[in-house]
Amino acid sequence: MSKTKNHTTEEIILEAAKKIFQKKGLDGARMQEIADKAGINKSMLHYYYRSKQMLFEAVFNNAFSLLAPQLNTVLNDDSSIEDKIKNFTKDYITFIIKHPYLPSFIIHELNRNPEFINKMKEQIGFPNIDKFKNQVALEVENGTIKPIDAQQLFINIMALNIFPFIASPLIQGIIGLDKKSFKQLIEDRKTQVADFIINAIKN
Amino acid sequence: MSKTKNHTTEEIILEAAKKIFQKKGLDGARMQEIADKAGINKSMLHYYYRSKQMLFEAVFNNAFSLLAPQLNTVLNDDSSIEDKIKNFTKDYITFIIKHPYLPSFIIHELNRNPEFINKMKEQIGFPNIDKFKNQVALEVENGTIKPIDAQQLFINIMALNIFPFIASPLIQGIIGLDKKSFKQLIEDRKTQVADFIINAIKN
DNA sequence: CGTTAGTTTAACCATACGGTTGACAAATAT
DNA sequence: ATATTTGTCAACCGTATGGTTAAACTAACG
Repeated sequence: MSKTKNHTTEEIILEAAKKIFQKKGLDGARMQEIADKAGINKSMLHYYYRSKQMLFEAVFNNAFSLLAPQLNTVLNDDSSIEDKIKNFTKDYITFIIKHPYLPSFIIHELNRNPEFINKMKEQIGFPNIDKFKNQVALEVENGTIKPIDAQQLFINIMALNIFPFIASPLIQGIIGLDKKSFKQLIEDRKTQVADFIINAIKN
Repeated sequence: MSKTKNHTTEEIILEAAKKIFQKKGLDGARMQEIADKAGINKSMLHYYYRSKQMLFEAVFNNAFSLLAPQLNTVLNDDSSIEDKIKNFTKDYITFIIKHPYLPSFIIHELNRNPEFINKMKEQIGFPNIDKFKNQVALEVENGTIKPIDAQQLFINIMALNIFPFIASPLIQGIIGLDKKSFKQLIEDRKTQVADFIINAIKN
């Protein structure tokens, strides 16, 4: 926060905290563990971030600001609904493969602390559904897609894309797949999910 | 486990533990808090369940044995795919309204402890996808539904039904709904989700 | 080369937490 | 009636945990 290069330590801490918090959650994470992962003394965590809660919030904001733009491609982009669905599905899955703990982290912590979302709303870039609502209404009117509520459609798009990552242990257990086959299944979804949604709504 | 009426205390503890664990997770829950909610001394928890871990596992098994039969209606029922989807969607949403913390609880703890699923697999009634696979293959062959992989279809059904409950704070934040409107939105899904899926796969 | 401001560490501290113990009451068996 | 087992509690224990402190180190600058 102060001068020139706050790189190094402060960022190393954030990076280590990200890994630990996203894997173990606020409650499961230990300050000592974060310090160890960062290869520094525990006092440094407090020196740069004051408290566990504040360090956590830094991580959470950081994570949310990665996720939000992804959702905004569905909500605010200028392409047609069909293109949006195709692009989002492909991009989001690619994105999440790089950040596997991110969605379950955000969703779990939001469940434990629902008022968090209010703080997020203030920030610029927070996903807003208004434009998408208009677009759906328009495309329903001119007959490109079947009548559907924009909110429900948005939930469905999120659900089909995000859920498999959040529930992967459960899914792998039930379907009986090893890591590799599951990875392939997810890879297939890059196109399958889009087709599924488009079949569901196209006229 | 021992004699006749192990009601009262042992069950009171389980009930209290359920509430606390499902709301706060294994890491976030405190033994004292569970004891307080049960209105008894903390020693009783250890007297009946030995350790926090074991009490937690009792709660987890209990929760999972509620969820499993729900999933089995999709997998093992004798009705057509279309009927299964309609029934599951309606029943599952009704079910979850009664147990709102259940899906996020199971999914979060399974993420923190993926090997848990292996213990679950041993238990009778653990969901198995084999029958469903055959059924989908058959209905694809005779042309009732479009070609689709049974695994992907199963994931999609779960995703569309379960996700809205897991991610409800996020969804409510983005869509900008109060509790009441969100409840209505969920109510609408009892039929909308089934229609959506059937549109997507029906020939 | 001494001063100063920022950075890092080891040693501490207070408390919270899971778990144990021993005394005692209530129920059950003899 | 009395011994024995089972259930319940208050007090206690050892350790883990988030957080603090004071001293040492480093680098910039006069």
